[in-house]
Amino acid sequence: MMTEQMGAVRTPGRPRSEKAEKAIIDAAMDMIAEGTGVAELSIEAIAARAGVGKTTIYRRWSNKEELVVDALASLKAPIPELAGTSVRDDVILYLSAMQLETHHPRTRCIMNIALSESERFPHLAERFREIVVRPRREVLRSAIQRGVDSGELRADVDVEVAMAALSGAMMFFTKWRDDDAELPADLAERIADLILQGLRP
Amino acid sequence: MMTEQMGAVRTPGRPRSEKAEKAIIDAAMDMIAEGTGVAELSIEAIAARAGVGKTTIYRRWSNKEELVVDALASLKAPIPELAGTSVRDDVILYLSAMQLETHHPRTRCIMNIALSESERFPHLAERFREIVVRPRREVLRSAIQRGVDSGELRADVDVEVAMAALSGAMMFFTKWRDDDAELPADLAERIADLILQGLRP
DNA sequence: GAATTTCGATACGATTGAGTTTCGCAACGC
DNA sequence: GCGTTGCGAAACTCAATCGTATCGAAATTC
Repeated sequence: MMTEQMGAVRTPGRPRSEKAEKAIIDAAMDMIAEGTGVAELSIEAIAARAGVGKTTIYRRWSNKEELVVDALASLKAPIPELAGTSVRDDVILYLSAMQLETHHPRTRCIMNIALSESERFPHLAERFREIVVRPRREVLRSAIQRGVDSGELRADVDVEVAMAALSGAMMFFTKWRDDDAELPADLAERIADLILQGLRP
Repeated sequence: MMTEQMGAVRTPGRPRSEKAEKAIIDAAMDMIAEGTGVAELSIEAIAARAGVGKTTIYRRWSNKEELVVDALASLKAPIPELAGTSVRDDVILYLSAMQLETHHPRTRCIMNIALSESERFPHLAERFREIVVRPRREVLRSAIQRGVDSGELRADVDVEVAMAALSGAMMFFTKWRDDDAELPADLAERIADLILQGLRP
């Protein structure tokens, strides 16, 4: 979006600073990661934190939402590679990665935004789903599908519901708990075993 | 909190208007239900909408968070009574009620707040969990426990994880979908059947 | 009826942030 | 070197909202 077209005509004048752009996006992401909601996020604060002038921001984005959308696009959270040796191993790896991510402040807080502010900032939520949710979901879906194909799971398994149960259970524990108790160390295994139990032939 | 002590001395002067108090709380809840976040919620807007003066608000609550906490306390969402005839029936009834609630704007938006702004407004989230989450959770837990006791479910069922899988799966569908597709009409049944399958003896 | 308190309304100063403009300097093509 | 564009910094106007104060009217106790 902000990247220069390769074959474009070189415009005269000083080129835009890549560094400034990166600093702006980083500052915005950091503030979100610290718990600042999109609504409280002020351009002035972002500029101050990034060490740039407000002009430099307004020259690139016409409003806050566009900036945050671009910031989201810079999120390149690693997606776990699932080995495919067994459905159980894959699912456990997937759930563990999911659990780990909730400790990462950026991912966690941005997940909050996607969850809660999706009605107020629909573009933003859509972008987040596209970048973060969908690819992960595909990884999990294909792991389950492999199990169905290999006969490790029953052929009539309701894949969509199984995915929801697995991911939802982990989300429930990491985001919806009413106490601050430590999560059990083998949480991923327990979730996987409980749900997969019903899916085997 | 705001209610008069029964045996208290009658103070002289004009008594506080119950109607105004209700109007204020209603206005706040409505705005939240419309998608206004706690941060954007302004006392002035609440006063205007409730048709009261700002003084009337400040006389009762010293800040926004206290107001919203009290507003939450007024949430008396009905908790489904589970008949106890079978675990499957109970779980389906519970999940259906959960699904229904996400269509209710108040419940849905307040759930958003509890989910997302819990780090910024911890009191508020705690209150929400106390009023909404915990009672429901107990209802579901006892339904599952009944199943374990009656032998309908295995004795070694991991009740906490089972609850998370059931609630989490429904939450996943109602709040985390990446498309606007209609939810299947028999969603509650499908979730219940998939998960309970693994829990039977 | 007098004292007291709340009511809604309005005005007030202070603060915050948006978005624009101006400034002097830096970086680039020609 | 010259024109052009981007840079950070600062000043500016404009609007929203905060929390407080003040007003006359209304409601209630004594």
